Amino acid sequence: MIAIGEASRQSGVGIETIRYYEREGIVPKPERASNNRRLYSQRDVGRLRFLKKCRDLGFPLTDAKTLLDLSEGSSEDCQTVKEMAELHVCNVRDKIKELIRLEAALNELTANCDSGNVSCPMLSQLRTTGSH
Amino acid sequence: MIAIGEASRQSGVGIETIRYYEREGIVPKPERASNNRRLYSQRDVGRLRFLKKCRDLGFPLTDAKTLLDLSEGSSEDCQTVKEMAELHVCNVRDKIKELIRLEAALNELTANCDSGNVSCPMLSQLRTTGSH
DNA sequence: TATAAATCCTGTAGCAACTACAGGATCAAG
DNA sequence: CTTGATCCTGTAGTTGCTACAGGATTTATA
Repeated sequence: MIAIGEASRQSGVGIETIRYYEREGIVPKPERASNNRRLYSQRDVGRLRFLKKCRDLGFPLTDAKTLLDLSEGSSEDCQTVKEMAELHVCNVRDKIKELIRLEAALNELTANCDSGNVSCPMLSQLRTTGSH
Repeated sequence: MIAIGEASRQSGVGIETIRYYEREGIVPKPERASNNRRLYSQRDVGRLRFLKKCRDLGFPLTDAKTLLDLSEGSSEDCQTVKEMAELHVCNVRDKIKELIRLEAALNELTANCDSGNVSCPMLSQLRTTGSH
């Protein structure tokens, strides 16, 4: 059994974040030593690592918890997992599209922007009354 | 001079958001009618529209304010505008890259995920001890 | 004219997912 | 025995809104 600092190091999840996950019921409350300090098992660390990977993949925390629960449950509902992941992939794809659109719009706006202009073409454009 | 609801309609910025911008000092405090209700001029509406466009382009609110101030200032610092926009474009591009990476990782994870599996390959992968 | 519905006001709290203290207790090393 | 590291609880801040609660006016309808 290890202290929270070591669990943080081994999992890559920050100390404050670990306590936050505990408060939010994302992970079970850990054991406590006689001095009231939290004690984590390797299984606890595994949970934190699992959550970290989910978050790194961009899953919302609630999804991460669901995946963790599925992972620990008796029957792994592969179908549910796949559905969640695919919905998430759709969101990611939408975000990508939106950002590409944004990038193009920004490039267009700054295209004629050069030092030496009396008035800035980008600001002019932003001031125009036309909506998107 | 128009009321806040009409200013919201004309600018596309929500009523609560307008009041929020006022609290945060993003836009100047508007005039008040004798009954204490806010009164907006067309110039005020113009400011709100400007802010809306900046936000739609993904600029952080502080950047939006800076751009608005530049737009209203005596000398339009085209160079500053361009630098802000280019920094923002860089951030957008980074986000796009990151999301594309994410999408690939998610697709890989779910590739072998099919109903009928005893254990879910994606969950197995998420449980492995290897770090990124 | 009475009343209902719309609009406005202030002030506060909630969202996501942390992060950063403050203020104190305890522990390990030299 | 003191210094510094680590831990504890509890609260507030971050970003950019959004959603009330509880009340005052205003406008439209019967």
